[in-house]
Amino acid sequence: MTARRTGRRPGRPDTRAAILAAARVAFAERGFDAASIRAIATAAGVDPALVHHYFGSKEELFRATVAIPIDPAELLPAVLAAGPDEAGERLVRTFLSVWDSPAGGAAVALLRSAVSNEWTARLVREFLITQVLRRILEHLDLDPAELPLRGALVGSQLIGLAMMRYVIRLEPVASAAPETLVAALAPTIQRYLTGPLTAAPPPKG
Amino acid sequence: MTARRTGRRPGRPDTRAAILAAARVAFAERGFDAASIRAIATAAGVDPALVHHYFGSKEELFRATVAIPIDPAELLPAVLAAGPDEAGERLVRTFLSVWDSPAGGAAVALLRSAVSNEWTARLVREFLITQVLRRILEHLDLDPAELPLRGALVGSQLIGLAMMRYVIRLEPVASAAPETLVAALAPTIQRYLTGPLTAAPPPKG
DNA sequence: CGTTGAGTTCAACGGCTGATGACTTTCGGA
DNA sequence: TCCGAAAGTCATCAGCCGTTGAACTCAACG
Repeated sequence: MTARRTGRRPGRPDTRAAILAAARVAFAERGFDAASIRAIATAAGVDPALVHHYFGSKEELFRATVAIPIDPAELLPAVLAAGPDEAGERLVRTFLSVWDSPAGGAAVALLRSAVSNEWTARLVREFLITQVLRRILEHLDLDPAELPLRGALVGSQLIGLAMMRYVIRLEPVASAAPETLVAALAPTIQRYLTGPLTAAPPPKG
Repeated sequence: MTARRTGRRPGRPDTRAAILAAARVAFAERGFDAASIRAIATAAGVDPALVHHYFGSKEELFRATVAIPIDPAELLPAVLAAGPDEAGERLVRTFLSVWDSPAGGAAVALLRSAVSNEWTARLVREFLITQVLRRILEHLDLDPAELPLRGALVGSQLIGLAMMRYVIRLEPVASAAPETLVAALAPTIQRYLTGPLTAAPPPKG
């Protein structure tokens, strides 16, 4: 162990995966700019140059870290299939289950990085527009003129939830049970999707 | 202009204000970590060492930049005074008017920095808890057991709005008229403040 | 006049960053 | 068995960072 040997190590071909895992943690905890290749390499038990050997640059490493795990093309149809009336609740539930899962680390990394890094913000923007909002348009039968606003409103509430729960970590949202949040947020999302946007909620009498 | 002279300049004692203005812009655009003292000094037309001369350290400069302009103790009473039924609409309207004003730059700086910097996040958390949520508790007559959750929900929607409008800048929220957003968000905030949290919105039939 | 002190500049420190290129070792296949 | 490529290491580059301390200039005061 203490005898360092230079050159190729005998067995392990899973180094690349180790680097990716360490990168996911680092980017999620510190964001793109603050996370350093050197720290990632140390966490993975690896020489910093090896990171470049596998991924070429920090930017490509970030893309590899973040691009893999979440595919709205798989998730959204199930969310929207049951019709517009349950879409709000299903959307919140799915959102939380994704972000609470290990793959959610990538999402946190993306969100953290988008805040202090312009090209990452652009990446998030395009992801939202082309992968999420467009799909909602396809599946729900909404007025196309209203769709951008509705989509952005849904996004604002969900991003706000993510900020509270995973970034700022303000209690009790940070540790609340998913069901609590679903119950609280679902009506909001539902109204942004299908309800009226220009007046107070439907009059009681 | 081109003739540089060393030593004390004759007239201008407003250098400190120039540094503060440049710092506000830089921190708002890039966040605490990414903004550099050197860049701030350059933007202010000043030597970097002068920044330390006036402010001591980057952290103190940030505090000076951010601590001044927004005082919830002034704003919140007017928002909440008219009673709980209009609080949602007034809160959104006041929130937007503050963030759209020049002073909003400080808020954007704080939000941007809170994401990649732990002590800034703690600063935001304590600000929210002691300056905002506590005041809401004083003015509205809510169940104290529910207040933390209600406050965090309100905060999640408002922070999400701020992220969409000022950080990620996703249209149409980024450029929407304040009234459009007030109309869309006020019912949400109102429900988080005074409505039911554990069920769907009031049944129509 | 001389002194003082604030305003300002300059050069430098140590440290961290992403990236490069040369080098060595091992493995897999011919 | 030999060879080429993959895996891994090391030293180093250039650049930016926050911060420091010494030096200089100039207005004000006595």
